[in-house]
Amino acid sequence: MAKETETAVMTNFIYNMIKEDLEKGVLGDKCVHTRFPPEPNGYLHIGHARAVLLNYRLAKIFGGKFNLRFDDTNPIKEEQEFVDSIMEDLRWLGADWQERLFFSSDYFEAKYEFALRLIKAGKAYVCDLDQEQIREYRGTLTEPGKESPYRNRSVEENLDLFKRMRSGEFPDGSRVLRARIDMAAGNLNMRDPVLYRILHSAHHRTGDKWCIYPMYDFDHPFSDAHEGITHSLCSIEYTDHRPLYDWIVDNAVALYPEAIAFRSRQTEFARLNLTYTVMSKRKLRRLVEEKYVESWDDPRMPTIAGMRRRGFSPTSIADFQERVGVSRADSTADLALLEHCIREELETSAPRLMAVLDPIKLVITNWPEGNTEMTEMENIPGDESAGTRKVPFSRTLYIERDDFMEDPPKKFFRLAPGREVRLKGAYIIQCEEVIKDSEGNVVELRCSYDPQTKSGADTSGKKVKGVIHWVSVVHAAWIKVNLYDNLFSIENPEEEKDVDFTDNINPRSLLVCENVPSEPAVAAADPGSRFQFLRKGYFYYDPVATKDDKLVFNRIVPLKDSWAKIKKK
RNA sequence: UGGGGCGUGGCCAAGUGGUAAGGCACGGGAUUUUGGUUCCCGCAUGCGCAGGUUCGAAUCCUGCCGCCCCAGCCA
Repeated sequence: MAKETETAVMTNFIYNMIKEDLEKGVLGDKCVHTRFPPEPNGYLHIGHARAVLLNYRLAKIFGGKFNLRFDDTNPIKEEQEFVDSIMEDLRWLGADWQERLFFSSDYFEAKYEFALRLIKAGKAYVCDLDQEQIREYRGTLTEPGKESPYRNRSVEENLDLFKRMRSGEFPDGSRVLRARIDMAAGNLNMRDPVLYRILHSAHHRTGDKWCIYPMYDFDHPFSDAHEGITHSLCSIEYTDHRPLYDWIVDNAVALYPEAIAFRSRQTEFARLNLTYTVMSKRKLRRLVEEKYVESWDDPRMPTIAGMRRRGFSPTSIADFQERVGVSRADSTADLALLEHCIREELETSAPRLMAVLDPIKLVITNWPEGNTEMTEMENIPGDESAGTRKVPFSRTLYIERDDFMEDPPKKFFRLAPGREVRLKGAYIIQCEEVIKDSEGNVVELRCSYDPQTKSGADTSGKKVKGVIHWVSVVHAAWIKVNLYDNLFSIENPEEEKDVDFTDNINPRSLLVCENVPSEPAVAAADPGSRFQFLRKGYFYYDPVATKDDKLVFNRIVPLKDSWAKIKKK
């Protein structure tokens, strides 16, 4: 399957565009070169995975290169912690930047030189307007802006002031360097955008070396062109910035050619949203800070770290991205597709195990007390190479509470008074007695088994429709299980305008089963591995949550359940 | 009321003038010692709307409608 995603035909507009560029020879002797440019100020989420994988896979498919470059131009917001978590997430996703790990701050000196050259060319000036004045001068969406009174300073004065900005002579906010473009432009980004601001703040990499820092619009195109990025892919909200991107690159090529490896071009694609969750950084932060979830890597979070702990595999995420595709239209992918991807992968790769999430005791009255029989079960049905395991069967078992109904509807195939059902891998049993407590709750089922019906050696000729899983009481290994469900109870929590998004949080997004009996083989499981708990779903042995000898399993996704659909009708 | 972007079935998405791919979801059936899997079958006379060009339009033209983004010294 992993192989399939490697070779699958990509049919999105960016792939087509690059193919065309290659055919036309637009890249000259350059190979395709992409990059993922995160700001290290937060955790990556599934939406970022689209950008990561798109850039990485495009480079890979075309035999090109992929850089990881941190856009660290704002020392106030950025931290090493996020650099580390982002690299961990990328490695986990399989996006390999090889030796090309860069930081935008690596090129601060070159960018300063470029700024000097812009000034000398009369294309940038130091502006003394304060923040509020700059806003006023910018005009509005419908009215043009007006030119700054500092716009026509001499080159000498600009040079002098800019150098003194760098040397730390001026306080934060007192001056900025701006591009000299067009205050009447319909596109606000072109109304003399700020290129540099004064920030007396230590940077996570350059320390106190700088007290002026470039803005994204100046920094990003230059860094791309400097690194020789051929295709600069970004999300759709940057479309308005493209003319400015081109302005910077064109000027860099003209004024500072020795620093430029390629005339980079920007292409935008739509961000990815997912149903039943939120993606905005602000909302995710609130979920953590207001304790709706436990942490950034809570398995209910759409963060890469959260999905990793939930148990999703990198393959399933890549497959999901591939199937969703990429376009320029706003889109919200269906969670069901992601779930399909992980189920498809695990169907053929996850060993089966039995665990009873909501146990009820069942006694086989005609089975000798103290007698244990080892039944042999396939690890992965249909895959002999996955082998078999022995599961102890005895007189007293646990079965799932909802695998029994005292007064069942006709389509119910499981256990009920007088009815027969097969215990998976073992015998067919018949329910003969229902024992209740004083409040009328069913506490125990007494059944008889048919010795003729041993699994694999059935001579009875009996046919039963129901097959249920079970765990032998005395042999049970006790584990903790987290049953996760959607974090939000509505499809598009991000779209609800009139209520706070937290009002739509699903109160049952986590159901903890503290003591779940499971077959003994569970104890031999490797942390970080994935299983199917028979008939219940796919589970991940959470190495983070597991403490001491109490194993913790997270439900990645339940199995499809057509009985649940029938029940609803 | 300025600039930009986008509208193909429930959700994505191919398609770039020759008569609507594919996936997920959904419905039906077969197989099944997981009500899982697998396998069949079905699912847009229609491409935001209205005109026009053309033998022929989702694709070209015109007009309209709807949704999204932009007024950080954030990225």
